[in-house]
Amino acid sequence: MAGSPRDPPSRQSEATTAFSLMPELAEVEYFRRQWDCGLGQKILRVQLHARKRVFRGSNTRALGHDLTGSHFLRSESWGKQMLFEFSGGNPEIIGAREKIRSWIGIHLGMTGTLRVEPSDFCPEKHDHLVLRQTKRALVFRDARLFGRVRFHHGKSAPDWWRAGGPDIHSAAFDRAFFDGFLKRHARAPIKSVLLLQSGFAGIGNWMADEILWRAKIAPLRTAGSLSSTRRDRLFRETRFVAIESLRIISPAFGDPPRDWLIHQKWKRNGVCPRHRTPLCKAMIGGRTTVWCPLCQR
DNA sequence: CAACCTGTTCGCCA
DNA sequence: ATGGCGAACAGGTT
Repeated sequence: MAGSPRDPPSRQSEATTAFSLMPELAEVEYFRRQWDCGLGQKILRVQLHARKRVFRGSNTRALGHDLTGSHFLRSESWGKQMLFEFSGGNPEIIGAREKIRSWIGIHLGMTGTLRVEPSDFCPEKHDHLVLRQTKRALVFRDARLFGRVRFHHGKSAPDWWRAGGPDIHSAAFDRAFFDGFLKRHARAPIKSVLLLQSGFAGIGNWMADEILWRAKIAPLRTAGSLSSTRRDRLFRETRFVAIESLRIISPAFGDPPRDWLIHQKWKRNGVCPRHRTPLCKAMIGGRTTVWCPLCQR
């Protein structure tokens, strides 16, 4: 498991439990960068498992046709979404309109990964998309098929890109937006609201619990019940966890700091990192939620 | 071996 | 019309 070149680095908490990989904000950014070594290079061949669920709603024929012969130009991520841009591709299209581009959008779902393999790489069962270049293969793997690959061909980025809320680490994610979003979902548990990608782009299950623990807010409290003081804390800790995760995890899949809640979350008998109180566990918003009953109110 | 886990979408309901 | 919620999806892991 750990150490295989085709798996991302595995994390190991100080106990025996390795916690599973769930691509959230910083992990997505880490995976996006894995394909950077292929930037500027030509795509010689495209291999894909056209009937797999990850391609739902996408024209796989057009994807294969238009990416073949194109150059990988750039990529960006937004929340848990990634966008990869390629030059027009097939010669006849380039000749017609040189500004036409091809784009693929990738969402990693729960088990998706992006990685690079040598040029003699042979795709396995779960390697649903492989972009072959002269010196390497860019690979998308997803065992559970909750991920998604979208395709777009045109002069500008597709409509489905940037359809959601602002980046948490951007100026657009301000108190006015934050307060408005909480007000709009006033009757839902705050844990559920933190998982809504239209307001908290990139926040997933572990980040949401980490944020609530730091802000000392119980996950079942409704968004509308939070005082201005509590919203201050929540806003600040949301930004802190997002920015710190990006700083620590994205470059090399680093471990979050030892005193973060996530290290306790997957243990059978996890305790609050502040005062070692046993943590509570429950299903909130359809997700396993862990919190400290002492400091989170 | 069957239940479990998980992010997003979809349909239903208030 | 809008938002909250549970089911469905898939398959490796327990």
